[in-house]
Amino acid sequence: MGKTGGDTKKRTTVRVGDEALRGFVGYNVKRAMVAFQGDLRVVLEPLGLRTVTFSALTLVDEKPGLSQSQLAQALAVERPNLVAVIDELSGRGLMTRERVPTDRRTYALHLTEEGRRILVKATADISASEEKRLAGFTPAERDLLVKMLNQIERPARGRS
Amino acid sequence: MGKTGGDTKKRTTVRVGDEALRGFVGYNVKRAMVAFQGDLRVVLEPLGLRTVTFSALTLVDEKPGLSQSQLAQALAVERPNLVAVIDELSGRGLMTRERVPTDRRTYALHLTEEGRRILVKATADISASEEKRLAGFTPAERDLLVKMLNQIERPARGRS
DNA sequence: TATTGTTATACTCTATAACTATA
DNA sequence: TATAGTTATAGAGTATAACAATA
Repeated sequence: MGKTGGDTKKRTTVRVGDEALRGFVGYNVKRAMVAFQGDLRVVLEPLGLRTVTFSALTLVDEKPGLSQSQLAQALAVERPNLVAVIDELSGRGLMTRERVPTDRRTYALHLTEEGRRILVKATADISASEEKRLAGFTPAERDLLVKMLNQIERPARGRS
Repeated sequence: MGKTGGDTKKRTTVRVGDEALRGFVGYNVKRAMVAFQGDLRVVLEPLGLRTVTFSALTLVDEKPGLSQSQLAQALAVERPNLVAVIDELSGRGLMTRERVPTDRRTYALHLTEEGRRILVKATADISASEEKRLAGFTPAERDLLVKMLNQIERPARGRS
């Protein structure tokens, strides 16, 4: 019983680190992503939003009237997986599905007032969260980071 | 069909982009991560490896004899989820589980010769893949990128 | 009583085939 | 025939509870 007290823990287990993987740039990218992902979850959960529902709200707000197929493509998710997302958002009254008269197969997506309100709140909260996460960065460093990340997505076309 | 004005192509479906999300640094981090993830999948699949099995091989090679609990913690996965990983690797003869005499609850993990061989191959292939992905970066830029990513993980402690 | 490895389970995310209604 | 939205389903990845063996 004498193991309690101010001492942290019994810690017989030696802590093993991930240094062996840090040499891969992609691993460091992933770990940074996990950090942002955690922040995002914390911020969105009180609003009843997930990453994908927030992203959907953002894109529909940016391009009102777009179709589910267009939204799915922009979000890089398969169309079937978007159905539940739209169901959820329209079910909560944050988004509307309106039939398009010229092509009755498609639905035009729009935000409701409530949807726009919650999007504004979520956007502000996420920005504040990123601000904290990137507190050690100057604006120039932040821009450089984003530029590098974007360059990673479309690598320099090697000739030959 | 010619109901749309100004659009020369048949393209009734207007492509929608993700510009509205590019303002978030975390989004750009995620997209870069997805790019690396795709590269990794392409490289590891021919070797019959997944990200987690490759990572396990790497860490066991770095710290031979470590336990499953230690490995799970280093990989940031829950212990139950590691069982199938070790089963897979030991089943393929890439890793061994040896009982530890001093604590018969734990298994000491070691790579087999074949495990070490496939790890060397995988490591080389991943490095080559990253080399292509980062072809536009100077070594200094690469270092700066990693430094920034690491700084993101442990943000500057704001004095409240 | 606590810990290691394990089983069972569940929930999310993602991917594919096939159906319907419209075109 | 082709497309938009949908349904059903299956595979990963990830999380927790509980159990047997051992400490």
